[in-house]
Amino acid sequence: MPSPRPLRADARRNREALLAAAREAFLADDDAHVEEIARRAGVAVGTLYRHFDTREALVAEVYRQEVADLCATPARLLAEHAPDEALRAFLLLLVEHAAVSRGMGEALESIMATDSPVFDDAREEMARALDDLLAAGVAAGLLRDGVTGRVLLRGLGGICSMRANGWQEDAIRIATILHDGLRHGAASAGSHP
Amino acid sequence: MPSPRPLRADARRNREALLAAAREAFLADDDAHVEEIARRAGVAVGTLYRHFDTREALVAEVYRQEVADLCATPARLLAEHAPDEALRAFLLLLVEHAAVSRGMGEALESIMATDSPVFDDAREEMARALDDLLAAGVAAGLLRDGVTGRVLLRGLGGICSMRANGWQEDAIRIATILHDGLRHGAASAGSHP
DNA sequence: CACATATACTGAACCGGACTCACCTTAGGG
DNA sequence: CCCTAAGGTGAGTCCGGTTCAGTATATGTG
Repeated sequence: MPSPRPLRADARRNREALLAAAREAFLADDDAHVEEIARRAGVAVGTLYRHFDTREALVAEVYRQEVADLCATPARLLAEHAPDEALRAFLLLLVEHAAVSRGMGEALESIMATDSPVFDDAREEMARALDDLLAAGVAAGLLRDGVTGRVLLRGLGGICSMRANGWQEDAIRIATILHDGLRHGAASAGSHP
Repeated sequence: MPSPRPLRADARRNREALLAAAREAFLADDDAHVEEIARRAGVAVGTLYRHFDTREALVAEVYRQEVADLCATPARLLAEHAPDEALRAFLLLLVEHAAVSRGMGEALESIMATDSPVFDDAREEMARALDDLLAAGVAAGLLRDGVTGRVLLRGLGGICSMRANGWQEDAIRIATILHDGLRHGAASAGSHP
């Protein structure tokens, strides 16, 4: 039941306008108030709320595609690199994406460090992608065992939520440390917790 | 000029009451609204704001002592353990403290992952403490070089800001990974970035 | 084409929570 | 005692997200 009724023409138009306005507002990280987004879309707040249950839902929707792409990346990286290199690349990719816009950072943080049900799907998909990455690394004896995608997801949450002054540089450094930590104690070296 | 004028008796009493009420409210993590704290202290909001510029300042003050103790810990740990063990212990200690109360988590996060000027002192003190810890580890060839206290501070911010469901267990795991990451690539093993 | 009505839009109002300020109270020195 | 500056009060403001009664219109139908 994906289409109980196919959306009236004006409704579809407004929905698009809202998503576009939101995307734009989230990129230019002028504070993106709900009112402001509605105004930019040439629409009243009420309309925004007809289409999206909550501000958070709007964020989720705006970044849905991008997040989906992100979730598909590990598989692609695994096809081309050793699992540990794939992991490193993925971590840096996340930092980069978080840097692109405040909105994307918000989205990633909500996926990673909260329980907000709006992001349940994204969270699960992301955890699965990470699990694959980790499993491949473990199988190859390159990464330690016993770390779930969920744990790693939450570890990354910290990185994505950073907004302080020189955060990006620091985030990269931290991603590196996490990466090294996961390699440390790989099967070839022994030492399970 | 620490005491331009020594605070009137009732003022001092109220200040104490506010700190006590705040401490209590932050521990029982019932949402600790400013109004609620004032009420518990038997005082009006205005009075709260006479003593503390902002809610954040109140948080900072409540945890000032605790944070100071925390900042003193690395030195103590270094006196008793090898630097890498000291680091591990400190990371776990932080998780533990963040777990004690939402307020302490808030405080730690503000110290670590924001630029809020209210926490400038704490931040600097904490960074210095971490620098000592790191320097000792580097000198002993147990920890990698090139990581500043500030970077580590921010990495920990992620841990402290986690509030999702099974966060504590995950936080411990992540702390472990960070710890291993810092050991990996120590001087004895080479590999500077 | 008229019109019925489900669907959609509007925006003023509401709500929660941090913060302010014009006015009142009182501690405590002289 | 009493004067007055330090201190306290709490209704009110501000800010953002969210709601809902009232109004407009797209579209299927006769």
